Amino acid sequence: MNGQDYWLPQPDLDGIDVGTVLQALADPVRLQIVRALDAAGESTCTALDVPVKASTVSHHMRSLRESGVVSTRLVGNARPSRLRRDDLERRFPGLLASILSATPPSRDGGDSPAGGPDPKPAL
Amino acid sequence: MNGQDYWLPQPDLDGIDVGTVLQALADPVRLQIVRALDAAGESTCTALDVPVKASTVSHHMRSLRESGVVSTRLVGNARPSRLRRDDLERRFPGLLASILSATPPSRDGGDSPAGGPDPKPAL
DNA sequence: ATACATGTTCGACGAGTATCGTAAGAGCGG
DNA sequence: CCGCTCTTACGATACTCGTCGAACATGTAT
Repeated sequence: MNGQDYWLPQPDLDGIDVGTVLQALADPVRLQIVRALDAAGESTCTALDVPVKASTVSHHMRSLRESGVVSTRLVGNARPSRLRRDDLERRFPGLLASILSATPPSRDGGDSPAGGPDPKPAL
Repeated sequence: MNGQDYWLPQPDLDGIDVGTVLQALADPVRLQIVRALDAAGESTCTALDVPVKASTVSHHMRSLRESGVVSTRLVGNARPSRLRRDDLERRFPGLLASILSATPPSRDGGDSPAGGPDPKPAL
């Protein structure tokens, strides 16, 4: 009814640290959550299709919020979250875009054998 | 000295995974190494000013190499490494730049995004 | 060749954290 | 009112990984 939204506490724009953001984005599940939020625009914990339990999703969402990656809105009983696109773009121009555009959701066999034989020392 | 360089094995351009790169960059020490390499252009393990032992630096350098962030050259007994700028820029345009330009080594407290003494990426 | 320097590898230890199950709080609908 | 759903908080467990010391390999200098 009214346009007034309540939000969960989140770091200020200048309080967003690149190291913290990288740590938040380093986890595969959290990165998957970020990609899902990018596609959906906004989503709640239970609506996300991730291979972990709801309590774990909530835990990850908290990490993402405290690191400054997402904003969480308080609407009734639900807590829909969304990416802080503008803030991240202002703080780290091009970072989120390059991450999201890279390797779109490909879930089939695609784990890079970092320890395996590397056939091409190019350059 | 000869013009022929030998390199340690490293992943192919298409084999670089954004998640793996983010994991590599998530560690504070590794991020510090990356910033040092950005400033120096090329450096060996012992020449880097990082608060960990040499064996740990070697360990981190291996992670960075296997994730596709750095290239390591074989010259005599030394192993100078450098950032794979071109490859990373081609694979994830804007990613490395946004990370490196954000919050330079804040050793003197606070971040000075502009007007730094020598933000000079030579190479 | 011997000695030294530079890097790497290995085993071990400890801190951090990802995951789960359960319980509790808060709003919505019957 | 009572139940149902969504979400978070807490405790417990297991695992990843960052760190170190020591040993080893390799190339350089004396």
